[in-house]
Amino acid sequence: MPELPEVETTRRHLAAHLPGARVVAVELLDPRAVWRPDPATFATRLTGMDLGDVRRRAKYLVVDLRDGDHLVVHRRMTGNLLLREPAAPPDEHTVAVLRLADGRELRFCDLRRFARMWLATPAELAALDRSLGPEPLSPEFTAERLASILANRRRALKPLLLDQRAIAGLGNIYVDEALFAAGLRPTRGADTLQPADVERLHAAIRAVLEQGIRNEGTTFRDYLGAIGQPGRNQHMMGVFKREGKSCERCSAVILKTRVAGRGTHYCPRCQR
DNA sequence: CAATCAACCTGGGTGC
DNA sequence: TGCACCCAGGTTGATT
Repeated sequence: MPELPEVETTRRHLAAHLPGARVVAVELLDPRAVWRPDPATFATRLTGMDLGDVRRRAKYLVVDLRDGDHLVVHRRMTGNLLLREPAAPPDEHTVAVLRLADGRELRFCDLRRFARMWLATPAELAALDRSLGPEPLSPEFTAERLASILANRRRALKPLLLDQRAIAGLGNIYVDEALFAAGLRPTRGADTLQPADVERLHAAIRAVLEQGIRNEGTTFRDYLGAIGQPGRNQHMMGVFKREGKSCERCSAVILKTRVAGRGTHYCPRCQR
């Protein structure tokens, strides 16, 4: 689920309501939700901790801690972070709970149990940052930068755009949508794009991500924002999950294939 | 360097 | 109804 727009939607809510809160208890209903250190140490170190700014890098959510370290969360496929008021009814698939001093709870819920949270030192966070490509909504992500990422790569566009080392934050939904918006076939070799193609792809990547944020994310099944709200972006899809339906732009039938092991949707007429 | 696949998990949908 | 099977928004590591 959570690609850049979904993590950013959650971040914005948490950034407005979490800083200054103090953790008074950590409940690990499923200890697999903690990557490192070990679950018991994780709980001990977070208990009594004051929470600071909430930031995002790619699909990672980062909560700064008073002691200078960071709580990092990656939600993988179905993870959600819910900030609940005191005495709120239970949430399904809760794997961990941070109980806050004012009675609120930050709940980590995850149907498939792939999601992880962990503690990171500033050096570890810096290493994570270095392992990731540019933020597609940052000023440094220019069309020229995208051109250099695509240059001399014989890889198909789809797996390249999904590669977090190349560009960070895109996932299966937004890659399919960006390629549709740019009129480019997912199997097109990255090094075959003309300058005008690169310009269109650059604009399309930013546009689909910004639209996703505006609509508070895409919810097909499991994604929920920090107060449990589903997104609205699923109604804006050009191709994703629209196989068999007609293209809004040219009326051709949308196809679904498999590219790089991922379900891939595209319009055979307007994507070349 | 690139492509493929298995693994990690649970649950929903489909076809028999 | 039951059951086998396929699929799913992500990432990592082994293999070819």
